[in-house]
Amino acid sequence: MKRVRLIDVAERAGVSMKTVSNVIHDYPHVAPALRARVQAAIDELGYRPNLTARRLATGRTGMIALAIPEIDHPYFSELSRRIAEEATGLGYRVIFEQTLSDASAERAVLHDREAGLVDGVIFHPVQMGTMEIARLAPDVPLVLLGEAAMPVTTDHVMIDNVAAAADGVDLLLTAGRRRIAFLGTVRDDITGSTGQRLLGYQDRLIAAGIRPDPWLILPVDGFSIEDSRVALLRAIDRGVDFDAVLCRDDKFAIGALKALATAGRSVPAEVAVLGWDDTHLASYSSPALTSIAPDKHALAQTALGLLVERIEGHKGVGRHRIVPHSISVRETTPG
Amino acid sequence: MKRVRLIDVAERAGVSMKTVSNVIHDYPHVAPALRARVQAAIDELGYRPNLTARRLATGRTGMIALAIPEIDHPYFSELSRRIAEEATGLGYRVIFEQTLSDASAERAVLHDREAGLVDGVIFHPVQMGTMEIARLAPDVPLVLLGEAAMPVTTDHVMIDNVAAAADGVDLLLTAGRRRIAFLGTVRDDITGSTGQRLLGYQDRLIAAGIRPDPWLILPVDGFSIEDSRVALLRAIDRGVDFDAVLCRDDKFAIGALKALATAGRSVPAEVAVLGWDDTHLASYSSPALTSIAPDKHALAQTALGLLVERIEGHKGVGRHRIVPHSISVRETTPG
DNA sequence: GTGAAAGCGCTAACAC
DNA sequence: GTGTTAGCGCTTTCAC
Repeated sequence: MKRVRLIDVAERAGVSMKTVSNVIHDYPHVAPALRARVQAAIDELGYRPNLTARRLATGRTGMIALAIPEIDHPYFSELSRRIAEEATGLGYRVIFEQTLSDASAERAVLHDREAGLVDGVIFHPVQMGTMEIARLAPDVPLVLLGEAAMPVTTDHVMIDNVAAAADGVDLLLTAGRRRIAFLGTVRDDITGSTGQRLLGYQDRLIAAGIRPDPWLILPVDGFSIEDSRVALLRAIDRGVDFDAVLCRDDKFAIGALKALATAGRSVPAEVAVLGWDDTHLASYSSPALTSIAPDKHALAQTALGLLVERIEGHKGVGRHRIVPHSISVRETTPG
Repeated sequence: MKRVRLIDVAERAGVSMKTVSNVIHDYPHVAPALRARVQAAIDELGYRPNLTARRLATGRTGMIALAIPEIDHPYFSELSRRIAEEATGLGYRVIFEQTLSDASAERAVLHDREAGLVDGVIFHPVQMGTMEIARLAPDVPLVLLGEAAMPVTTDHVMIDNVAAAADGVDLLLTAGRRRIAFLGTVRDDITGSTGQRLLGYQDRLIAAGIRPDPWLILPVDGFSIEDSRVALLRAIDRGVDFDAVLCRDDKFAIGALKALATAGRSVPAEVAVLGWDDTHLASYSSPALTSIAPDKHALAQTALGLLVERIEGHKGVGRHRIVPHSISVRETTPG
């Protein structure tokens, strides 16, 4: 059974393609009787416009690509949801590109993968840096997320990681904690967001008159919960003395919670724990995690807003937007 | 700056479009010198084929739609990742359609949303039932996931929920538990997977000579962790006596864990807890959750396999596939 | 207000 | 081996 085409409807209704097209697009100046006749033909034939053909003709695909490291990472899945909802509201659909933090997959995103397929792309790079992205700048509108790369030429949205980390430290300081550990320097990841967070952490400590203790900066050998659990356990075994731990993300915080439970340290009485990203994990854990919360909604909205402006023809240098953050206080920090 | 087209490359290289096309598609019979010349032109001009145009010409979009209730639900995000990876391996890209369990959004999936846009769709319905889907059967290849609907006419993949629930009960029985509660009958959701799971639960109990106690079937007023926490707490307050709880999904199990912690019941010593879906939540919780594990990889692979067969022209009645399940034993069930 | 026809950029017969 | 050309299905001037 062949798909029914616009012309089939036109023949059935005894009109031209243009008229059918007018009806489909609710073009106002169509005689009511004609409109009804055409609509009847559409219904009888079960006609559905071929979106691919429409695209070729209009040059607008109505799709955007969202390229993120992993769909099933809580932060990215939550952000994706926001972006998908926002995109739907703006009349776009989103196609997912999972890079798995692989350099060549990331390059492919900017290279040929999306040619003529999408109107624009929102990309959260991990491997690719500022320089490389600037060089490969694609022919299609692009908005960058995250801290890994921020070429001046490209639109970019993020939270102020330095300030957010400082706010986290503040919260802990206010609660009377003085020996605040930072859990989460993964080797080779200092350039990205972790570096920014570490910076904010150190700044605020110094501002409070506390000299950052290098022993309190705890490296982790990977990105998993288990890695973070082991890292904190090892620190405890080494006798590192701390009364709070600011974690690079919620996963690390969950690992920290596990380690503290094993070590018999009570949370938050003996040790306060602060997560980052405010993912579902934070509310699901027990005790529920206090977490630094990027405004994901604002992130999605801002990114899409910039992208749509580009799609609609905005030219000019990259715009760099900072969206708000807050702290979702739950049970792992003292009341 | 206008996009460069195939014909631009052809002119630059002084050949016909066909030759350029041959080079792009690695058609073997092209004189090496010519090939080099064309390739040079492609590189110089930075030519990228317009995928939309290619689609119109070939009739193949190379995309599939994945329609699920929520991208950021752990089960669906993990399944999505598997499906996205599998699809990539097969040369398809995936576009996401989030239904939010909304009936009209679900109908739209089968209706006009995907016309000519994708080669096929994988759809996990929640609201739409067997009859309605059978009636709206779309013009595009379709594979259904989940238990909400399974029209004979449509391909369908799921796990054997009845058997999986029975296996879960078995595990608990073997551990010596006799008063096993079932947490998770949400009102109006009896028709879906919860109903199947409840069935398997009751069957196995009866087979073991235990009469299912209606008091042990605990209703929950929603789908959130908080709902499940409250539900279990309420049961405890009512004095319901149980030594194990089989939960409808991991989220409910997390809620149960919170309730048990509040009530001071130790897990698994006093109460064993069994989750369902084996999502990341299960390994992230403390204690780590034992969970019934659908083989998500097999689910993704099977669904995509069936879909691709349909796309490639397979006709005939719906095929209904059961994929394996297992139980990931962690800390919430006795050793 | 409605119709005819020229594209959109690429593919694939079919010639040469 | 390489070039010509007729579509793919829709949109959109531009006449009528």
